[in-house]
Amino acid sequence: MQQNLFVYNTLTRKKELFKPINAPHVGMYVCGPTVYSDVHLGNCRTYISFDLMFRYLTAIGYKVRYVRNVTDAGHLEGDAGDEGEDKIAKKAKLAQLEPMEIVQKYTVGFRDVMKVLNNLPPSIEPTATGHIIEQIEMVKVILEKGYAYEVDGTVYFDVEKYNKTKDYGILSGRNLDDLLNNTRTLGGQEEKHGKLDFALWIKAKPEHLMKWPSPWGVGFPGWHLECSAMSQKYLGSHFDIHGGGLDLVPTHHTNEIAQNVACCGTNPANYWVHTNMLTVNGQKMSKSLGNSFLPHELFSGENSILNKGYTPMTVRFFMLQAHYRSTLDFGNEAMEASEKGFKRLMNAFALLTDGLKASATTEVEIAPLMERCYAAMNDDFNSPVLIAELFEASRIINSVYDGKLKIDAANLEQLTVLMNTFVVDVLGLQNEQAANDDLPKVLNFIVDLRSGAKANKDYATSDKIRDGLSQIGFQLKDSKEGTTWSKA
RNA sequence: GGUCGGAUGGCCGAGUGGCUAGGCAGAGGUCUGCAAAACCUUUUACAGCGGUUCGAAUCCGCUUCCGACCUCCA
Repeated sequence: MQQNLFVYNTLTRKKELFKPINAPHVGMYVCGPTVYSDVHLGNCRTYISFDLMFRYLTAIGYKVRYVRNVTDAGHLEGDAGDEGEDKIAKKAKLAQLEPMEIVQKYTVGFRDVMKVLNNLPPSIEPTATGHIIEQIEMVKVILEKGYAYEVDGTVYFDVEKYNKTKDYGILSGRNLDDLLNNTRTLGGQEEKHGKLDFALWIKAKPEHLMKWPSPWGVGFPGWHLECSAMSQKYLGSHFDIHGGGLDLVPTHHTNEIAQNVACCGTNPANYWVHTNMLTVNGQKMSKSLGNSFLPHELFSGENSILNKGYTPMTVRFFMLQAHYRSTLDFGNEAMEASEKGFKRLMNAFALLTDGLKASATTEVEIAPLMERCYAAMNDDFNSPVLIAELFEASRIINSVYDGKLKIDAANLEQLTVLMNTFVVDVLGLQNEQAANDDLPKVLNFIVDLRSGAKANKDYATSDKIRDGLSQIGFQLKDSKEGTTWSKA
């Protein structure tokens, strides 16, 4: 925990030294998915980015409570007025299913994808439907403090009143006049006092499936409310990090801050962290644009955009090769480059794990490399620079393995610590070898047969074995010490 | 239209006043029966035009192009 970590804060638009409110404890809240359809790859990028932060904070000694919600109610379809319809309820009607069936299906799907991408589970994963009471209580407080008003069973947040004493645009950097002048006029908003006002609680129509009783009648919570209520419940009214996708800044997080300030008098988080978008041909990947594709399509290659499938770890590595605040453009060429790079890194790691020979003397010092790895991550979680350093480590490992470089036991030990810390713990990368215990024995036997053929200069046979294994997906490497194999 | 952000070599992608980012691809070499892998060497760059500076990809201004948000979105 002796690291000086700098984090880019959207509030100040600067990198700031990270100082937890109550070290070594860190509270981190990340806006999770709305579970009304499959997560797409862009969503995955965001959660991989926050997983990286969670892992690094933990690796440098912090005790992190990582809260990531699942929004299973209240998320509006269409505009923010009462014309909107609950996304989950809408899908349920179409599919002739109970809303909670939809929620269950996509929650399970989301968790499965998170797991294959090797994202650690958050400490707490609260749901909106599980916190209706907390949300109603928050609406009551905001009403009491005078920042909200009720119209016919729906409660709205009064943005213009709030902005008289507070700064509504503190996060987005926009001032209220600009917002008022540039907001498009939408229908169905007659009952709102101001056009920026948003719903805290929404009156349910009779046919609405997901609804709860409240002091204002039967209804359901507004979209932004659950994050305010749940972050407060599990992290307190003032915690360290609040994160989400960059597209949440102007509306969701702006409203969230307003709700918390109105309710508790304080901006809930010291550091607001936002991840950038995944693009396809330069355009944001999104459900509404129709250019999104699903994780399993990427893994299997079953999408017209894709030349082939890529393993989950290749996808993770691809995303970590870009900084979280840059847009990342998806492409087949880039994916293939990452696939090969990832393999190179993991091959070196495997050589290290299998055991390298230590010498009495050393020609390399690992300590400076270790420092550079920490420095990269301390600079706002700069994983691409970290990965560049890990390729330097790989070069050292390969050279030692080839007998071209000497390393002593102390430095070898440090190199092992470095690779384990950064590849496994921080980046969350893991080998994807087929988990079949018999396979290595069979392969070793075949390799042995081939070595016999080679010794007899029966190259026709030895090449046939090598080419055959290559087609199945195993690569043979001949060297003076003998032949080794690896999964291609 | 308003607000904000971006433009880096064949591709992806770091960097931010002077020192090689890195990966993939390309070229040459070492090794090998031949390969592959690995190692060594190496080509291609900072959108355009001005300005500040001893020195700018990096700072400032303008131009062009692209994107995000303003409406549900990670």
